[in-house]
Amino acid sequence: MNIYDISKRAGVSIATVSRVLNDSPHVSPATRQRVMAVINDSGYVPNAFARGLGLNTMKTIGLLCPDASDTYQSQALAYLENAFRSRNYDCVLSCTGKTLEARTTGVEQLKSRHVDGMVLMGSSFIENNDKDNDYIRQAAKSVPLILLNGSFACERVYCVLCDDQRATMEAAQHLLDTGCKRILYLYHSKNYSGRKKLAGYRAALKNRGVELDDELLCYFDQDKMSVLDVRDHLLEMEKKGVSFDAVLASEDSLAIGAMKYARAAGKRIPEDMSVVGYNNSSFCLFTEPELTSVDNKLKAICDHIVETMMGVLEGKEMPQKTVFTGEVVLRQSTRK
Amino acid sequence: MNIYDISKRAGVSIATVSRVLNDSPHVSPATRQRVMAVINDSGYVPNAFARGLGLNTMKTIGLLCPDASDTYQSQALAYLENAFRSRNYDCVLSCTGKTLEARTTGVEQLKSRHVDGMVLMGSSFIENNDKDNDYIRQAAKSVPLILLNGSFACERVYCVLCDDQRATMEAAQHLLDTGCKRILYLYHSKNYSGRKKLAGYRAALKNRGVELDDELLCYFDQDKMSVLDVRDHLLEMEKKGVSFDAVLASEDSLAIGAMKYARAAGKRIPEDMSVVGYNNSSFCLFTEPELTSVDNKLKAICDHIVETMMGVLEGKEMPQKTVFTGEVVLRQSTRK
DNA sequence: GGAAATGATGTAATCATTTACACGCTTGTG
DNA sequence: CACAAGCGTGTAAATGATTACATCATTTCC
Repeated sequence: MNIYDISKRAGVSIATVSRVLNDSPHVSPATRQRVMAVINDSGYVPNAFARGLGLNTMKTIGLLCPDASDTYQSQALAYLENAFRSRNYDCVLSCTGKTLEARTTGVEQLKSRHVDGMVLMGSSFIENNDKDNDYIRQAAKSVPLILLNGSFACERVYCVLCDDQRATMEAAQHLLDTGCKRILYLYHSKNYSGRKKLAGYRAALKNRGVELDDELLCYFDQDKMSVLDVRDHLLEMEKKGVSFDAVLASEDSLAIGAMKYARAAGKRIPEDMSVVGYNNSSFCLFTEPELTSVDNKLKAICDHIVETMMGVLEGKEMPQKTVFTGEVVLRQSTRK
Repeated sequence: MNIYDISKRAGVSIATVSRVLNDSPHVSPATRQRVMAVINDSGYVPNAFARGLGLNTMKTIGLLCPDASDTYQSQALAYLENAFRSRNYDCVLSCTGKTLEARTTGVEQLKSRHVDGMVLMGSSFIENNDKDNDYIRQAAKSVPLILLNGSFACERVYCVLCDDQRATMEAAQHLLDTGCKRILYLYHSKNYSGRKKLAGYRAALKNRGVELDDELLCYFDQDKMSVLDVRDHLLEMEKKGVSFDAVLASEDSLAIGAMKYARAAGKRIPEDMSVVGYNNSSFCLFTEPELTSVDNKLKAICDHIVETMMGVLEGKEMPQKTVFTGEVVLRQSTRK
């Protein structure tokens, strides 16, 4: 069942059927109705590949993320998918994992699929060694790219992000301003956004005249950052004699690990120790006490990404970089 | 840059280029090498739409889920996407929400995209009123469908699921066998899987000779089931004089709501009240005490879905329904 | 040495659309 | 009344691959 069958049944040419299908104004109402009737009762569905060939697009956006099961990324996926869908674009998912090689092939695959645009989630797509970013420059030549929470200057690459440095700084300052003296900083990423957050932590100390103690910087490897890993690591630190009265984490799950530690070590939150997370995930409400966390405006970022993509695809001039301001959401794990 | 350009540059016909691209054995090594060289230094990428038109497939699977931000569904998405990708299939995502209409159009859209197969996540895709399932029967005519945790008898519809009834029964029996007398049952779904779980709860009571008290069946509406909603609802029940010494939930987040309630009501877990969740989500470890939960073998289910899909696409005969057995993972929220 | 088999390559049909262009008919205008 | 404009429609040329079939050269076998 193809457009030719329909045209025969309706007694018109295939061009006319095509016009009806594409809502062209150059069809008389009577003809349109007749063709529509035939289409409806034949159950005909236009062939998407032929259409794609003719129009050179199948209205598809590629969504790349390291791990779709991660709370933050899956939230972003949901936002993006919905917004793109409402604009009649479908999304192809590519969960590439963390290795450079996998990301590169992920991007290549989507390119060979002729997607109209790509969204790269998380600054881990940008390598610290600039030479490794060639795959992005390469891809950007044939397709517009938007980075979620990443920063990269290149033609046809757009960036939408949260000012993680400022948000982290405010979180740390809030801890200092509520009487905390020694803030343990838990982080898990050394890429763009990870560096910005760390810089925010440092800036806060500087602003409040507190000296940085390197002992308080606590890095966790991607595959060694479960709540239990964190708990155990902090217990270890305590044993070693490192003292702290607050924890600031670059991600909520790390903060929850810190809360686990507090329970194990018999410390009360926030009386003996304050805790602040990052991302303001849904499970900030799961814990007891509820977790103070940084809302980094994911919804707004996603909405703006979709806007930007649509603009670019329509050939409009769009801002290369848009920055949103995060916000510390105060809950029970920090003092007043 | 198309196949014709390549053929000219390499001094061969387009058929030969196509053969090289498709790893056909009917090409001499010398020619293959020459063509590959041209392809590599021209940066040529075959046009996916033309290819799709010729082969009548773009190796794409449609993944439908109500909400990609849900922990369970995003976990499934990640498993499925990875397994399909490793078999050279891309996944198109469609988060349809909960209304029948949205699901119907979601399925239609993917059908019109000519996906090779579709995976429908969650039994909420199956309506209790059978007439509303016509959209599934319709879609199954043109594309193989696999239901994750759903059950539906229809040609070209395959089902892969966990025996939720049995798993729930075992969870409830464990509660009864460890001294609990009155188990509050929290649930949020009345579709297939929801009914099975409830039946499991009932069966457990029957097996242990405990009479069912309807007061202990506690339903939560989809948009009124946050941890705080649950906590408040249980506080309310306590005020009304409903007594219980255990909570069995049809989903982990409901169980966490019950733990919130325990904290608010000053009850100790598991001494005063046991709690069991369902899905064995990653955040079962986040809570204090850690949450006993039912592992419903999502990974195995997803792997089997992908196997089944591949078999079907290769024209093999595949089992219509495969059932896995869940397992109660004992942690600290239940007694020994 | 000639028939047959094999192997590499090219020719051209096919896939199902979109769309530029052409054509004829009606209507409006000077 | 002639001519232009516009509208509805059809014809046919793209779009860029795959692949059945034909062709030609080479080897194999009797």
